[in-house]
Amino acid sequence: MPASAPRVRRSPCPVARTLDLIGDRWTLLLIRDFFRGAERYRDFATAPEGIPTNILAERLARLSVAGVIESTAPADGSRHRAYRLTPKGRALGRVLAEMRDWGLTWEKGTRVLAGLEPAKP
Amino acid sequence: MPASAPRVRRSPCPVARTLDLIGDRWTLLLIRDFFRGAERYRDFATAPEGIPTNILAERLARLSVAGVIESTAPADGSRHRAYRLTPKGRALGRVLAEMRDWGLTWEKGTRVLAGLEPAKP
DNA sequence: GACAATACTTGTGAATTGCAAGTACCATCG
DNA sequence: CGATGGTACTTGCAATTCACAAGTATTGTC
Repeated sequence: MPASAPRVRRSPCPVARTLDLIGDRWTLLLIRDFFRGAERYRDFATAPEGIPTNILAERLARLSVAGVIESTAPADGSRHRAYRLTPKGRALGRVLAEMRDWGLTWEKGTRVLAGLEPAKP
Repeated sequence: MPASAPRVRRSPCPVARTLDLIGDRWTLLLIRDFFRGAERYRDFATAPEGIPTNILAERLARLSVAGVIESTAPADGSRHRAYRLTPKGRALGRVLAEMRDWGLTWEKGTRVLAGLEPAKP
C-alpha cells in the first residue's frame, strides 16, 4: 500500500515543483471545493465531477503531508474529521482563479459553480 | 492509434474543463517552455525535466487540436515543424505565473529558469 | 553519398486510474 | 437492544496511462 508516496522532484523550477504536487486532474478540483465551503469527506465525494473515493482519500493524505490542508475535529463534536486549507493551501486560490478565468474565456459552455464567482472590483 | 483522444468533459465548471485539457504533470511544462522561447521538438525534449518523447508528441498533438498551439509547416514540405502558442495558449501565461509565484513562495529550494523571471513593475 | 541529428513511432513493463464492492464506525429508529 | 442507515474510508481488479528504451524515417552537413 503505497498510500501517498511523495512524487519525485523533477527539477528546481517552481512551476515543475508545483506540478509535482498538484499536477493532476483531481487535486485542484479538491482545492476548488474547499473554496466553495467543503470541509468533510462527503462534501468532496459528492462534487459534480464524481471523484473516485480511493483517489479522494489518497489526495487528502498527500495534501496533508504537503501542508496544503490540515484535518481537525469538526465543530459539531462528532468523530468525523473536517479538512481545512492552511495558508499555503489558501494561496492556491490565485492559481485557481486564473484557471477559472481562462476556462470562462476560452472554453465554450463553461459556467462557474455557486460560491466561485469572480470577485467584483 | 488512439493518438490524442479528447478527454471527457467532466462538468461545465471552468476549472474542471481547464484541468481536462492541461491537468497533468507535463502539459503546463510545455507551455512554460514556450514562454522560454522553445519552438521546436528538441527544445522541449531537452528541457531539464526530461519529458518522454512519446508523451511530448502526444501532448503537442492534443494542444494543437485544442487550439492552444499551432504548428507551421515549412513551405518546402520539410518535416521540421515549428510550434507556436496561439492567443488561447498565450493566455495560459497568467496561470503559469501564479504557479511560479506559488512555488517560489511555498516550496523550498525552487528557482526560476532563465527567461521566466517575474515581471518587474 | 556518408553520417549525424531531428522528429517522431513502437514496444514493454510499471504505475496510476476508475469503478465496484467491502469494512469499520457511529447514530438513530422501532 | 438489534436493525437500519449514513459516513469515511480500504481493497480488489481491469483498463488506461506512463516512463523508459529502442527503432525508424526523414533532414541537414560535410
